[in-house]
Amino acid sequence: MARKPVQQRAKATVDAIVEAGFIAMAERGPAATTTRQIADIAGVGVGSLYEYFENKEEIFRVMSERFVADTIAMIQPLIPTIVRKPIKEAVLDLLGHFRDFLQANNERYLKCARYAMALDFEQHVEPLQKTLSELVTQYLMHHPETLKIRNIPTMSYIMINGGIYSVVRHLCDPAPPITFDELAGGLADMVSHYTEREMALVSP
Amino acid sequence: MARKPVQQRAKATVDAIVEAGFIAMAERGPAATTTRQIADIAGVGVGSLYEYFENKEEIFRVMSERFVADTIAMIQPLIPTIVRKPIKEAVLDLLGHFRDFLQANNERYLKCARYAMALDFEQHVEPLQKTLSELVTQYLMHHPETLKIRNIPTMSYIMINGGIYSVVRHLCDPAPPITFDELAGGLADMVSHYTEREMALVSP
DNA sequence: CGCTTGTTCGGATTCAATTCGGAAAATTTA
DNA sequence: TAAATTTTCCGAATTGAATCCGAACAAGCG
Repeated sequence: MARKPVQQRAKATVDAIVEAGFIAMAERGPAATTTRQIADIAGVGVGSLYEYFENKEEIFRVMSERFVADTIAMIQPLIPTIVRKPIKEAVLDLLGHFRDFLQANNERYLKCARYAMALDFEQHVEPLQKTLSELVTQYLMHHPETLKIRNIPTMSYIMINGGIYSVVRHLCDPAPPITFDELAGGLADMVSHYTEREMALVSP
Repeated sequence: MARKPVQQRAKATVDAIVEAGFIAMAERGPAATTTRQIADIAGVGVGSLYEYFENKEEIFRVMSERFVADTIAMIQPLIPTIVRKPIKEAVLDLLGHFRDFLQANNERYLKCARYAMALDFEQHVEPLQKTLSELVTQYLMHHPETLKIRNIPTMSYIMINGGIYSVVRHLCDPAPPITFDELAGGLADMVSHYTEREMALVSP
């Protein structure tokens, strides 16, 4: 950000610009959105964009940050109830909320997720990964019998990355080969079967 | 492609342009490569780019297509040996080859994969998904006992998408939280545990 | 060799991103 | 409240990359 907004008025324009960025991106995709469009939607002169953002990229960056922050804010309050559920139900619950979240507001965040994964994807989603890792940790602590499972960090990595990607990919696909419920059920089975098999192996 | 090359000379230019695209993209990433750079590396005038490509995007599109075609060409000959191996070995084998392939030529294809997944990812990688689905089908036919597993299409979808993404993501990450071998082993365990557990459930 | 068709090129054009300097609004100071 | 100062806003001008275009050059062909 080139300059910090100090007056209330300026904070409002910054918000309007970011909001306009979401609208423009949802309409035409990130590649096709121009600074002029964003400015017009925001009801602001083009020059104003550069008062608070270094360049167009930074607008997208802030949008991604807001998206990740909102995702975390969506997940955090779910944690206490999720960690008390059986594994399969827990996964289904989380995925259902995630889908609803991505599809809200004309799929605003779904489009954002698609873009966020494209460039510098490690930078932006890292806090989200951390939150999900914490969710896994808390889950394990509420189910002590699962602590015997080997390779927990590896499995977290796979399920978090693979899960997020599969879901985003599926929701973006206009003609997916399977339904969302099948996908969610499959991911839940994948996790539950893995844990069951691991526990059987470790303590026969 | 605006026009088809008919003479040998023209085919060579098209090849040089695509090749230059790979080199430029590997050097600076897709966003930072300009038409001028591609033309210079190819030893060709800027105008020549537009004889055979509608625009810069199309150069990237052709690159993605070549990448996917090469990936398939890499996997096809592996199928006969892979389908005869135990599941865990089979997955490890496939992932090892995939990693080597992505990292060859100064990670040319790894960078390409990252880009291919960004825009229109369903279009480009679809043939690859089909090939991998066939691999799964053939594998199942060589191991008739696994045919009892439920939700095979769903599980293919998850493992193919989640697996490709996890691997690409991991290889792009300069400081990954786990090693590649851990990731590969984890994916192999995920698949094998799932099949084992499913088979135990279906025929106890 | 003339003729036609295919190919190459780089300057000219177009269009979006970014800059900049001054006007308007808000805030502070006296 | 009025002047001074700071903050905000703007849109015409600049910049640079993408794309177009028509002349010049090569290849095939009778």
